[in-house]
Amino acid sequence: MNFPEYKNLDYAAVADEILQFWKENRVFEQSVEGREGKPSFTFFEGPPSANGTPGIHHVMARTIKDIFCRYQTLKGKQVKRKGGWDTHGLPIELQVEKELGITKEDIGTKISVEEYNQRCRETVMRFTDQWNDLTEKMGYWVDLENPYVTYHNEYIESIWHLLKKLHEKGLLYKGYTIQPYSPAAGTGLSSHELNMPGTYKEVKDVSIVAQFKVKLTGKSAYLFDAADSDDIYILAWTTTPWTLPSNAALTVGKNIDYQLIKTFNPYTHLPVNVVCARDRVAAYFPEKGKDADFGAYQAGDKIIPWSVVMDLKGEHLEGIEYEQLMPYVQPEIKAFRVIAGDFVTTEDGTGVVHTAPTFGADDFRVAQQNGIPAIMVQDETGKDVPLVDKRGRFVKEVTDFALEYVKEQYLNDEEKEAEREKQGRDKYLSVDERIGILLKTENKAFNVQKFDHPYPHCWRTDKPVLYYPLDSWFIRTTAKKAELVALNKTINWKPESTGTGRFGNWLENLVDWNLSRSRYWGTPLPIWRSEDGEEVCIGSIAELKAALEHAQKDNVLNDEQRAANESFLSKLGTEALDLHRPYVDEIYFVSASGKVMTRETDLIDVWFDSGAMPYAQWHYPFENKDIFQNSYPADFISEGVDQTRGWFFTLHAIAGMLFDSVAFKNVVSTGLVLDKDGEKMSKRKGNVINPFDALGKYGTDPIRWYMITNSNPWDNLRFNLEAGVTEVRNKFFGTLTNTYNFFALYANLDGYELNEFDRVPYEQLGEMDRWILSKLNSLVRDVDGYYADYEPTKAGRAIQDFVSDHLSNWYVRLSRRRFWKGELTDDKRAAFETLQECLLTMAQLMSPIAPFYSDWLYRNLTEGAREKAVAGNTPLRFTSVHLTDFHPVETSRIDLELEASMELAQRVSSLVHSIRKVNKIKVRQPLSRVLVPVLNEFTKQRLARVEELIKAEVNVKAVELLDDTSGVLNKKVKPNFKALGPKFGPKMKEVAALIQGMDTATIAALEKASALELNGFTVELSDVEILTEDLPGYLTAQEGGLTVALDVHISEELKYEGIAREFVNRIQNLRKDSGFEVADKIAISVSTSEELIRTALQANSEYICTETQALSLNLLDSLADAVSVEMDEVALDVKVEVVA
RNA sequence: GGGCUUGUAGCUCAGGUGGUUAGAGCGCUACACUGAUAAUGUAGAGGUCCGUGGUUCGAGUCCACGCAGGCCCA
Repeated sequence: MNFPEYKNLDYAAVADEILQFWKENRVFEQSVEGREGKPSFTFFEGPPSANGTPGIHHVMARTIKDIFCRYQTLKGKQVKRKGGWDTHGLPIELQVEKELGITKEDIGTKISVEEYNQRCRETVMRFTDQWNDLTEKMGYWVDLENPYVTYHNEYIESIWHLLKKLHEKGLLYKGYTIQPYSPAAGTGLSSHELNMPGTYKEVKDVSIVAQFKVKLTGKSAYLFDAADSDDIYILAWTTTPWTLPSNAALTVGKNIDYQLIKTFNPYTHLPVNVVCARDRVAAYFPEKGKDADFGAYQAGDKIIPWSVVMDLKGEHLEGIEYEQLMPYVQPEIKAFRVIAGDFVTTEDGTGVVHTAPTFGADDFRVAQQNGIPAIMVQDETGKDVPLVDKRGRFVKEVTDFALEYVKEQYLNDEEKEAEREKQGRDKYLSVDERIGILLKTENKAFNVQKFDHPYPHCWRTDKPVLYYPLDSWFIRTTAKKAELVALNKTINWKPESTGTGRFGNWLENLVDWNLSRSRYWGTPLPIWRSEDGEEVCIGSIAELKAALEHAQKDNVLNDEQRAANESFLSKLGTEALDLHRPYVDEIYFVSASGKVMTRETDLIDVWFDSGAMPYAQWHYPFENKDIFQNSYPADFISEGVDQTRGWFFTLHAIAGMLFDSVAFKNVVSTGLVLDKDGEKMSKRKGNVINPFDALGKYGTDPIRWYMITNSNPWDNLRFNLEAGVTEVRNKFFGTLTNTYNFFALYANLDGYELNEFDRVPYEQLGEMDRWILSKLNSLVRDVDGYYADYEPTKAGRAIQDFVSDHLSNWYVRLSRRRFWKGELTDDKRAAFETLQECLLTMAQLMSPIAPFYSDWLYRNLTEGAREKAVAGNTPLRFTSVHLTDFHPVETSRIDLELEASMELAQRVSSLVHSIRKVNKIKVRQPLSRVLVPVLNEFTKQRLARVEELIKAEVNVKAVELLDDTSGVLNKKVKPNFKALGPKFGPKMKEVAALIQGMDTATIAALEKASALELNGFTVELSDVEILTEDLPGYLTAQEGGLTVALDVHISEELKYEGIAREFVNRIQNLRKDSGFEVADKIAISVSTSEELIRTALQANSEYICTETQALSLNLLDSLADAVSVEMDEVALDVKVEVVA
């Protein structure tokens, strides 16, 4: 048997079998090695973290990656794909802490950093086995033998090299970020600590609406004009008045509506014009004062008149400059202007946010984006520090409040009493309160009142937390913003909106990359500093060694430091070397000026680890320089859309900053996998799908196919395992397997073998074969384009439409007879060859998506021809579809005319079936003719070409094409709105009515003249669509401009033939039920008294015998051992025997 | 609160540049076909194209404002 036949195919078993075959024959390795010397296609694997178990969404994500790597391999590229593991970071630390029952506080006390990191190292690769297992079972081809691992010394060394290069370019610097800070405890707080219960307490603070005086410039002149005044102010609200001396900008919302309001200051009673968000006016301006008499106002009146001078948008305020509110310290760079920010609301305050870059995270970010400096002073060592020191006191430059605590709670009772005396008051007044008083007297406060709100407190000291600038290391990404934006425009994003929108906006609003992490398990920052700020960045192990050796020579280090250095030196070049903490912390250098240098204790952001993988995976530049150069940048990467600001960004940033290049040319960002109700999968909800169970139950290929064809990769997938995968399995895989089985059954019966050198020439093929080959080549062209364009969903859908609609349901259904009738003639051989080519091409086209099944199909179809193919070095020599070359598109075989003809045949057939159905005339009953009106020569020729097919398909004796000359056609006309619209515009309805009212004569006139005057409108032939109406006297059906009329008169002869066909059907069923072989010859005996049937059978006995492979048909009066057979209300006695 | 994204039949999804009667598959109902049969055909039921305004002779499609879900960020 040339072609194995199957019943009840188990797709999971197919996957197992093919996986085994791949392993035994190193098919993956062959697919890479076999392309040696060919152009390379580079794929970067985003490393998963092996400290968690894989989920079904990983099957989705990795299927996408796999598809394009396999496709490019088919296209002749060499696709190396190195696997990798992400091994550093907080999730691992948290897991270790959970298992040990400790917190971060305990590190260094209950457990040493050394032990802690050892535990992390053990934990991190815990589920590697499960991951490797899934990788195999889901058919994902990636090199797991030599993966990169981010905690390895070589990997870290490459990262250090990159950091050194950034440092050399001045792009790595020490700055600060605004973080929660407890002056009382003298420590920063993590977001975790801030989220502890009881941290937020309701407190009463002084809130101030300050008046910022607008300067008269070109940008603000319109306000001065509108108010006809020099006193224009912007109102901004704060609940932390102590930050007002640090004010550097005012932030407004671009789209927020503001109003300029004329009124009097309630404290100084001076006339003022103030800007406030329209939605907040009611909060500060009582309705009673609206448009009151300004002239009558007396200082101290309860009701203060006010009126709206003008409305304006936030964007009209941008760029307006104002006078510094509390001018203690002036920045070197220009500040004090209005900027726009997306965090401004009108829920409280004035819709204008007082912005102090040193004391608010939003403030800091928006200031940086707008080039607004922070208000700082220099301390005694020359370092820039904010106006509040680390103990929570104003610096001396803030003269009015020098060295005072900014929060009352930081003073103890004695200090408070001392302050009270100094102030000379009965009661201590806080800094906030006195700032309020000061501003009131200076006409700088519009509203001062106590305000209740929740405020975070330090969990250790119970004192208020400040948002405060703390040291951090940064990569100066903002310096390269323009380059990064420009480079991004060269990247092909799928979908495009992720690149232009999500990623593009992120780049537009870029802030410097905060690299610092105060943790333990990660890549250490390779920077050493002396107390004087001398600093060195180490870029390799060799540099580290040189610096160590240099340090040992001097007499600067103490004995302990020297011993630590010695210990590290002894490990260099040995297995014991470890570039992690705590070992690198115990390295001491000596600076050029002879000072001790210690390492900055920070670790770097793990995202730098993964963003460095293009270089570090090859230990570049210390090894593999050539490999790196040949595989950079990547042609293709893919990860979840949630990685936009993660991996996608870090890859892009490092490449752009250090290599003036993109890191990847094409990127597919994938959506989430949700459950069937669109809910996120989570362990808590219990709707998580175990990937191993799913693959085992349904098989890898149906699952992959379902995931890809159901929705675009970038849309979220509602994963309906049961219904969805079952449908794919039955409809697509079932149909394809059936088609293969059909082929195998008859090919085996005829002993058909494919001879790659002796095929029936294309020129001799019939219409059906040429048609499916045309369709096939059109499909190959489309699918090739879809894969090349990273559109796997379109590719999969095109393939399955071809298989079910064209190949199975039309080509095979209509060609069945050719496969089982008679000897192995050229026509039959052509049928086998055509079908085999279609199936083979399917195997190849679908192989990127369904790698196991497609290989199974390919091997079934070609295994018998392998030996000859290997000897002759023909295309089928490959043992796996994944080693083959992509089917070239044979454009000369794409015959669009033929495709159009066939489509007409399908439509006509469908209409005839529909008429038969409505009138309850079985398809087995032959009819004399079908009439098809055709209004143009094209359609006529196209239909003529497929006349025979239509006749056979709908069982009629003739297809008659009726054109104008027949004189029986009634025409009607429909307006073509698309053509009429631009011509007549508003008159359209009128014209359309005229057209619909045209009578037959007018239509004829229009056809003749090709243009006509209708009530003054010139209507051309192309402005209308001419259709035919029903033919009187026939049963008709219409669809999309096509009309079909069926002659349902059944002559005696047709009646007999119909009966004969019914009879043939019954005999075939009998053969089947009796278990006869397909090739068995039979003898038929019939007994019936029904004259009609007797006549019908006699008249068609030859036909009956041919169809049923009967050698004889005997009509008897009575019959023993007969079976009773129902034929349309009549019963016959029938006996069927095998005779040969 | 901001950015991006999705919303079309019970379910999953198609619907270049606006064109008047919005489609497919699954599911449901009925009938048929079949020497491929867990398949297929025909017919039927099933729609506020998320909502409200606007532009237009004409809007599922374009614009504005909302609503709901999702992701990321604050």
